[in-house]
Amino acid sequence: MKNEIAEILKRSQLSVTGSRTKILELFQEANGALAHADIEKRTDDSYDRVTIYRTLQTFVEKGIIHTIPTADNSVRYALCKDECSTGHHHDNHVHFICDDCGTTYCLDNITVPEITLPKGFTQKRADVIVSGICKNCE
Amino acid sequence: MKNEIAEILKRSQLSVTGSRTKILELFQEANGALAHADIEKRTDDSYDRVTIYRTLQTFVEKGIIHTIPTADNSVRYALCKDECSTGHHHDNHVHFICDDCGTTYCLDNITVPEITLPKGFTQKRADVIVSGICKNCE
DNA sequence: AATCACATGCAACAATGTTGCAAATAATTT
DNA sequence: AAATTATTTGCAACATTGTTGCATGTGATT
Ligand SMILES: [Mn+2]
Ligand SMILES: [Mn+2]
Ligand SMILES: [Zn+2]
Ligand SMILES: [Zn+2]
Repeated sequence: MKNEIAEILKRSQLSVTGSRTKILELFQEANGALAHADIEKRTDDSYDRVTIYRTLQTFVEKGIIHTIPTADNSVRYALCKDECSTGHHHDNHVHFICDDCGTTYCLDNITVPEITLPKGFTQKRADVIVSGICKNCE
Repeated sequence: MKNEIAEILKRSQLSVTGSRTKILELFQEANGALAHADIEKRTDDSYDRVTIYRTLQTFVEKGIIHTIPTADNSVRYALCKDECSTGHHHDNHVHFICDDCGTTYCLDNITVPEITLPKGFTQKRADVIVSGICKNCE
């Protein structure tokens, strides 16, 4: 919904612009995570590379999307489901990356387990990335 | 030990060369993981950028080092402790990255927990990356 | 010592990401 | 509704990171 997207942007004190609306739309209709390159393709080069970089950065800062580390170190992004806000992310769910089709899933129902760290170490964030074959590729 | 390093290389059916020996040495004396840039610095530009890339690739393939995904998506490498071999890694331990000093630790004693995946998903690999403050920076 | 297989360095390129700045657009005020 | 202000965008230029082909050099094998 167009209005819903505008709401999200306003809530984060961002002005409602064409590129931001379009990119948020893409995330909402995507079933998995998106990389910078995916967005470039799906926007048909309507927006400058730099604008996409800056939009993604802004969205991460504002808690609208979160980054997903990957084994091959390519940056991916997905919508935050919980109530994330500026500087405070709460996306403590497991991520799954399919070795076959490359789709990155947010397994929102599977929370990352507690890890007991050695003495002297303090945890701030924890990421769990599982890779293998997804339900569509088996 | 120089001889030990030569042994590792021969066991992996790699010829013993200057760059490989030096880079393996660096990993052995490093307490944490190393990025490509770290190696470039510590070799004082004695070897070509490309050689370092190819050496790291080869070491990963042969099961001498393993990659570590990071939240900021910069590639890091660390020595494999277990008996990893060509195409078969068994480094199922947790990794810790210090937000302050940037050191990446292999927490060899902490194994990654079992994750129960949704129906249809098959696990091949799992990475756990914890970040926060390390024992030296607290 | 000669041969062979492999590793290296160089050059050239591709991909990815960053920065400064002027022009364009959105939000706010009058 | 028009003017003002604040923010966003596109462009150019640059930096960093990673890849490939090929000639040369070095290590391993005979
Ligand atoms: Mn997610
Ligand atoms: Mn490790
Ligand atoms: Zn798949
Ligand atoms: Zn530290």
